[in-house]
Amino acid sequence: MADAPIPSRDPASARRGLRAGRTRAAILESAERLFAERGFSAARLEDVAEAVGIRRASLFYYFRDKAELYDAVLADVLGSLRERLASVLLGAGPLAERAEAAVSAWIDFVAARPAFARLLLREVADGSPAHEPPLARHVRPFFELVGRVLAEPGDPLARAAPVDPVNLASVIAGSTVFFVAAMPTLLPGLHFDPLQPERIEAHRREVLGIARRLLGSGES
Amino acid sequence: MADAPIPSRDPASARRGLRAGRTRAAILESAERLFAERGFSAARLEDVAEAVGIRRASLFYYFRDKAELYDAVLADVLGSLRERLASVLLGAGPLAERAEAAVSAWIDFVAARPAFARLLLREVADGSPAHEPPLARHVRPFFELVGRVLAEPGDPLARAAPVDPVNLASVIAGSTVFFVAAMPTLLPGLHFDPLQPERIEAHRREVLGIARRLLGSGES
DNA sequence: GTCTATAGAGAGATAGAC
DNA sequence: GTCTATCTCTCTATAGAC
Repeated sequence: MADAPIPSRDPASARRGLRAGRTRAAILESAERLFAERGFSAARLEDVAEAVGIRRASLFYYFRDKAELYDAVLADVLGSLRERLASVLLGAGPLAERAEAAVSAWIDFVAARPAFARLLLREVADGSPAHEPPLARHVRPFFELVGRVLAEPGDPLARAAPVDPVNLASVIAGSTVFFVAAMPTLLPGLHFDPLQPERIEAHRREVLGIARRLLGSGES
Repeated sequence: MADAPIPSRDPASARRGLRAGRTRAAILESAERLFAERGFSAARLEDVAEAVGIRRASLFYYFRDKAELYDAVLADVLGSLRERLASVLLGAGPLAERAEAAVSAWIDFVAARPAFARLLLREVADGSPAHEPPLARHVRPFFELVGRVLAEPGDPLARAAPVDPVNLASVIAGSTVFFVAAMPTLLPGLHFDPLQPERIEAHRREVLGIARRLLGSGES
């Protein structure tokens, strides 16, 4: 995993000492990778601690229990994503352009932080209408954001396209996440790397085409 | 889960008594649901046994251990899928029509057996190029099947479309699986049911459009 | 803040009766 | 074939020293 270091966005970290803040960030980084690779149950706190270079018991100084650590990981990565998409969607310019920029930003985000793709796959698989997964809490504001943008008055696109934002988001999210996470898994022999620039660009073209059709803004 | 009962396709079941065969099939059915809902680690054999109406220890009469049970579940569902797709892809008629029929059959399969969607999401998330997941073993023959069909001589489509079968399959599989599994999870409030006929048909139209474009057989 | 030591629960797997 | 009883191991979480 060649991800850039993940800066802690927890506002409370300012109150903590510098060293403690670093340890906390390191725990989050390792935990993100391990939860993504193995899932919540199979990921062992022992391995998280070892990756950070501390003992297992020390983790409980920063997080009350495993579940709280997992929630923190999810909040961290989903917060980054929402921030990114919000700045693109709420910017200036025609809605159609902003929508495409958001799709592009989404793809870049997943490509830059591939552990997120696996986390998302697992969250989706874990959820059920009965037992609402933590993910749902984080996704709601995102859908509201998309809905707000699609409902913007005065834009031709908003009036012309009776888009179901749910449908739109799910197709885009699903194809990208699956593309990034499934290929190395399903084709262990081919050394297929979906993160290669050409692969990513081909995927981007494809997804943008889908988005344009769903948004009703023409075929090309 | 309102799936139809899953008939055991294990050829060895003919050698077993009728009652034992039924128990084995019931175990596979419950295990499929629980592995799908909770994943390999979090799914408890206790719950599988309870769903079947037997005791945990009795499971080990049919399967040596948890891993073997999981493998059997995967073999069962992936075997059904491959059978289905093979009969469509290897049939008569122009390649373009068979390809579309296969996409349609894929969507019907996932819709009829939604637990499979979650199993697939988890398998993808579990895998890594290093530790090849069981899924890869089952998927290989499927890719070979697709490759064989795409390489058929004499068909105009086969010559006109330099399709990467990997890319094609991943986009189709990813969007469908995500569509079916993610929506009830991500929108617990809306009571969104992706298996509703209209929803499925909308998804089918969309995916067929994607497939046509990837196969180079026109925009509509 | 980080450690060692340990408690305690959960779940997979086995032994052997019926 | 299915059961009860039990073993064993793994992993989370706590207690308390430094």
